[in-house]
Amino acid sequence: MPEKSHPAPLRLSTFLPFRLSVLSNAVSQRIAELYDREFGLSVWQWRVMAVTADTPGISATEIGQRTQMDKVAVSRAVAGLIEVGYLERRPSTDDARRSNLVLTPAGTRIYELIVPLAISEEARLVSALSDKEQAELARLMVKLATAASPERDLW
Amino acid sequence: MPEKSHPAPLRLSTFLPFRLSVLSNAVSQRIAELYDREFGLSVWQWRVMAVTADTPGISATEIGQRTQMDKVAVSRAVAGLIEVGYLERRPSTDDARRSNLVLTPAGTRIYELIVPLAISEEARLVSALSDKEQAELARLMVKLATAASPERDLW
DNA sequence: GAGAGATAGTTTCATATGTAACTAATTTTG
DNA sequence: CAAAATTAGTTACATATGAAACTATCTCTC
Repeated sequence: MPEKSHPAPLRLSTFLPFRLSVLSNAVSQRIAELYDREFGLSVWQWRVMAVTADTPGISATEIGQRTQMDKVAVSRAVAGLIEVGYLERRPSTDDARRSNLVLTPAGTRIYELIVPLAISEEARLVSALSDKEQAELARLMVKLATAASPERDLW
Repeated sequence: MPEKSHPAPLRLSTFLPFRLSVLSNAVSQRIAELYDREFGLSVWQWRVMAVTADTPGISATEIGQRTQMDKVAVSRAVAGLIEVGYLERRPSTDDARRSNLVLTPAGTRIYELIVPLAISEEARLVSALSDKEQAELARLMVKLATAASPERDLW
């Protein structure tokens, strides 16, 4: 008689997508405590501030490309940051549809408070790995990212 | 005169929490297409099915522990799966508060359709890495997970 | 064995998020 | 250069999510 079929077993705890998701959440949570609990910022607001600090005068669309956020998420994060006075919208002279976004002095202050905390928390995390391991992890992540999203560069 | 302070720069694209998040999303998306687009399941429903297939008669609380979902998310995923007829609730004889959850025959069929697809998609992804690299990645992820969540085992 | 807590799971409510539709400005095309 | 198609960004709506309150059951303590 035919045997009962034996599908390949799938153990969630060793399944890469699951492990990546759980790890990513655990890591993000650590960092989120710094900007969320202390300064009331969402992940998206934090990301918007980071790229705006890096590239003052950036447009919303460009923020979306650099942070992997869609335009609605960018729009909302920007609106929230303007509301609390951390971001300023300057109309672009050459294209009336877009604005040039910059951090306000208040936004810059907050940002400069968060950055060293975020960096040191990241350092604490990766200090579990040797320098060589850190480099290897980065390399493997790039390979995976390319396999997962061949159509576009993720970073 | 004092120089303008130079905070450590933070480039989002090299910041581990950001990179992990983007990578995790890209990977999850690939797999999600299999169960979401084809079968209308959410990530949580898929996770609940996976652990229930692995451990028939499991309780909602235990599902939460194994999948890192909170009890509300488990409750909702279970309710949805019961609604579409993939999961069955059996009252526990020794504790009237909990139920023993099992996949229905229909649920098992769907699950057994998804598993090989998920596994082969995962295989396709990690095939970008050599066996040695895969093992190394797993090792590094465990180290990071421990650093990020020392209080509890993530997997 | 009668509270006082603890636990399993659900419901409620407020907020977050994604999709699609929309407005306004710009670029392209014939 | 006028109409058509694109692009930047916002708004509206429907659904998803998280926190807290809630119900029912169980366990512990005296």
